[in-house]
Amino acid sequence: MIRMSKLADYGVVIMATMARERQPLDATVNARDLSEKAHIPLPTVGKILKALCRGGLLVSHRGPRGGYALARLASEITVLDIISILDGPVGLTDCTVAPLGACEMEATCPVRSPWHMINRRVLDALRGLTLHEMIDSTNILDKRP
Amino acid sequence: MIRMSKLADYGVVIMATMARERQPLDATVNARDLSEKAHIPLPTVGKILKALCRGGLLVSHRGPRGGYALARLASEITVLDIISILDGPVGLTDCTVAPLGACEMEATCPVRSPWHMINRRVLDALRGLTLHEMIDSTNILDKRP
DNA sequence: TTATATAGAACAAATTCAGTCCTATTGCTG
DNA sequence: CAGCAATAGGACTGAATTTGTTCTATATAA
Ligand code: FES
Ligand code: FES
Repeated sequence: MIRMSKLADYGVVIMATMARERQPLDATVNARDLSEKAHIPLPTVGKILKALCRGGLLVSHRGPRGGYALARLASEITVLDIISILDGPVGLTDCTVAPLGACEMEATCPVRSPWHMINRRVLDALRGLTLHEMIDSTNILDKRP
Repeated sequence: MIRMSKLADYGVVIMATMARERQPLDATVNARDLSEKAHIPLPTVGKILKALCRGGLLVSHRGPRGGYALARLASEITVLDIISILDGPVGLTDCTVAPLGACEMEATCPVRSPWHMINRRVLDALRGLTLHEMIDSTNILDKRP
């Protein structure tokens, strides 16, 4: 089906929502509010936020008035960062992700090199979009060479 | 995990193998031979070949001395063709594939437009590689602007 | 000290995928 | 014409992955 997981999908929405809501800098947002704003069930939001926090994209603050905040500027966070944390290494085939030598056909494989090229393009596309660009509606996103 | 299915993965390998083996034009290759050459179990190869045939990428020939042959020139078959047939429409998120109006958040969704851009890049990468380029080893595939 | 919010792991249900098998149909060949 | 070889198509099973929930522990503000 060539989809990323729903967790990663939600993760991107959540991060975008956070970036957009962060009017006063260092303001923390709690899981409950995010759940409402993003229309995603609370337990799921919690799970995703924890993972993103562990991955270093968010910083957390416990206790009353606690919550989460972006760990870096929105312009320093890419879509690839988010997906990698929630879904593991990005790659269209197992062989492009597996360590060298893991596949026994490596020497004679007719598709290894082409896949690496395609994979790099996909990675570039994901790395090329930052959270900041994503929420900046004045930016014409649909321009292309 | 953001992988395509193994079926699609195998499908690309099989098509590449077919294109490479087709020394005498219109020679048909049967499933058994392909299974051996590509190191993929016979029943699975059969399943994939049937699907590719239904998808219009191969033509089949039944009976003794039967088999499969490419329906078009290798330069007219792209990786996207193969994957679309075996895995359905390519898209990283459900919303980029779903018909307009299927998602209730469409109007206010912060990530819809960015995803469409990324998706188009992925599609371009897959459409930009033909079977012919894939098996032409003299072609330096790793060149990039 | 108490209420609030996250940390982290464990868990059950649902979905998807991989791989196999079986029967029908087509066409060659003796 | 009979028999064999190969694909067509679908059904089926077991495994793996994913989803979404729940529970307990820990930190912190008031
Ligand atoms: S299938 Fe593993 S290297 Fe090509
Ligand atoms: S989540 Fe459906 S349009 Fe954005």
